[in-house]
Amino acid sequence: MRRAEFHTGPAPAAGDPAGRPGPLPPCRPAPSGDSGSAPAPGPGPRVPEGYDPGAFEPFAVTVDLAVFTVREGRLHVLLVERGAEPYLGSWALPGGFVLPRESAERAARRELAEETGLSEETAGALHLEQVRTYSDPDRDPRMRVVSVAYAALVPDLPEPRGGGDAARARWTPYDARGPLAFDHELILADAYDRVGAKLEYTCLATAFCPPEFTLGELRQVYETVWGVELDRPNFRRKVLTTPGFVQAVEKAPRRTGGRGKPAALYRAGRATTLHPPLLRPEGRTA
Amino acid sequence: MRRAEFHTGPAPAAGDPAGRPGPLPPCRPAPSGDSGSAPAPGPGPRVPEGYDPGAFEPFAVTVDLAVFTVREGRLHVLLVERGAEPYLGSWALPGGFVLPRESAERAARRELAEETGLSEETAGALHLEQVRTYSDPDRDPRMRVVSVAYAALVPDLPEPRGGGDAARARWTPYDARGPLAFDHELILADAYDRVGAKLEYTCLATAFCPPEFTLGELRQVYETVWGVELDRPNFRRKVLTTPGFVQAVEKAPRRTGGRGKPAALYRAGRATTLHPPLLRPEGRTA
DNA sequence: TCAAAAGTGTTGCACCTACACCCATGG
DNA sequence: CCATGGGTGTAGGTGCAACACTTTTGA
Repeated sequence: MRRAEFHTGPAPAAGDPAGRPGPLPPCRPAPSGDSGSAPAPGPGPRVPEGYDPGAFEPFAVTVDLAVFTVREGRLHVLLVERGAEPYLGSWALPGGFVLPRESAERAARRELAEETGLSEETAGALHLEQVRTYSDPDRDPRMRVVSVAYAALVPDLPEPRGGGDAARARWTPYDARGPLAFDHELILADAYDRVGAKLEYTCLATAFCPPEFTLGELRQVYETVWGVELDRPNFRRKVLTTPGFVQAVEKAPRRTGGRGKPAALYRAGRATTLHPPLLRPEGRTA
Repeated sequence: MRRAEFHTGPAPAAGDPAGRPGPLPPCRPAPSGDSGSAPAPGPGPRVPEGYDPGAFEPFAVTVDLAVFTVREGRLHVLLVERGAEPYLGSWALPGGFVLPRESAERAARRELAEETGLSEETAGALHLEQVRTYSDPDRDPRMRVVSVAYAALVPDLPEPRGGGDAARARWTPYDARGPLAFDHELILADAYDRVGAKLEYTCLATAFCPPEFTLGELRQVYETVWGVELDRPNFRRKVLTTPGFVQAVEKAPRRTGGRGKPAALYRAGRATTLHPPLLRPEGRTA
C-alpha cells in the first residue's frame, strides 16, 4: 500500500503521543535521484527503472542495542521500560535516533554510554558488534523506521542509575525476560545468536570480563552464554595454547573467587580470531 | 559540519545532474520522537537526553549489492558503470533506494532481478546475505545516505543484457577490478570476507552452483573464493560425510566437465550449517 | 597412450574428550 | 576435615592432511 498522502500534501496528526513538541522538519530539496547506492541513470534522459519519488519519503534511522553481561552466572541483557505508546510499560531494547552528523556506530556508543551511565570514553572502548539492520515497513506502527542493531558486551556493571535515560534501564536475566516491544524479540534473538557464534571462533569472550580475569571467569562466560558445562582442564589448555588469546599477568598475585585455590590472572591478548575455533560441545554432535 | 540549510529552508540545487526532474518531497508530519528504536520519554514532561529535532532530518535508505559468481575458475563480481556525477564513469556496486513500502531485503531482491535480468521469481530464490549497514555521514557527498549491503551468490549466469539498468552491468573478475565509487571498495571487501568466512561453517557454497552439480564444481567454489587448492579426496570425504550437505542425484547419469572421468551429480542438501566446519587450510596454521 | 579428472584406500599427526589426580584455600 | 575451585597428567578417539593408487573419459 503506497502512502498517497505524500504526493498530495502533508498528512494529518503532528502531535506527539508523549506530549512533547512535534517539530516539523522543513521541506528539503529532493536528492539527485542517484546516490552512492542508487541506480545511476543511464546516459540520456531515460528515467531508470525502479525510480519513484516516493522513494524519498524520509526514513527515520535508529540504533537498537542488545547489551549483554554475565552476572552471577547468568546472562543478563539491558532493557528499558517504555514510557510512551505504543507498548507503554513494555520492556524494550535501549536505542535512539542516529543524529544528522554521526554514524550508526557512534550513535550506538552514545546511547550505550547514556543507558549504562558509563563515560563516553569507557563506552568507546567496549566491544560493539553490528548485528543486522531491520527494515520491515511495519515494524513501527507510527512511521517508517529503519534500525541498525548492535550487540554490546560488557563486564558486570553496577545497576544503571546514572540519571537520565539510564534511570529506566534494568539488567534482566536473558531467559527470564518478558515479551519485548516492537520486533525487539527478534533483534535480541539475532544478537544472542551472533554472540554465541562469535565466541566459537573469536576472542570475544574476554569482552565480558574485567581487564584482569581468571580462566574460571572466562570459562564461565562460555558456559553462561552457551548454556553448557565445559571441561575445566581442557578449556584451560585450549585457551593457553591458543597464541594471543590471553596473556598472563605476572607480577599480580592471585585472586580468589570465594572458596578454592586462588587463580592466576590474565589479560586479553592481541589475537582476535581463534584458529582452530573453540566449538560448542553440541557442535560436535549436532 | 551541520547542514544548516535543512533548518533554514530548502537548499539550492534541485536539479538532477543527469537532467532528470528533481521532485520535491512534500513536507510531512514530524515523527512522535519515540520510535521502535528511539528512547522512550520518561514518565512526565521531561525531554529525554539526546533528543534533537535535527535527528529527524530525513535519511535516504538504500541497498548495495555485492553479487558474486564463479566463472571460468575465477571469482567475479557484478559492477555497474556510473552514468552521473559524482564518480561519473566509475564502477560501482549495483543498488538502489528502498521504496516506502518494502523492506531492505525486498529492495535488494528487486535490484538483483533488475541488474541481472533474471525474473523476480528466480532472483527470489537466490541466496541473499545481509552483510552490514554503512552510515558514515560523508559517504555520499550530496546527502545523507544509509545503505544496507547485501551479498548475493549466484551460479554462472550469462552476461547481463536484460535491458534497463542491466545494460550497464558487467561481470568483472574480483581481483581485476578498478577502484570503485563511494565507499563501495570497503563494502565489497566486507562482503567478500563474509562470504569466505561463511563457506567455512555453512553450506553456502552450493549457492554458487547450479541446481545439480559435481563435487568438482563445488570444490572449485571453495578454491576460487579462498584462493587455495584443496585436496580432492579429502574434500570429497568431508562433503559426503557431513549429513545434509549434499544429496546424490540417483537416476541422473553422469556429467563431464570437459576431460576426465564423468562425475556423479549432487543437489544441495537440507543442512545449512557445517559441524565441524570446513576450515581454510590457512586456518590450521595461522 | 597420455593427460585429466573422478573416486578409493591408508597412514600418521593434531587436537580434542574424558577422567584421574594433586594443590591451595575457606569454613 | 572436607568442600570447592585451580591446575597437571594421560589415554583413547575423531578427524583431517598427505599421498599412493585405480578408474574412466577425451584427445
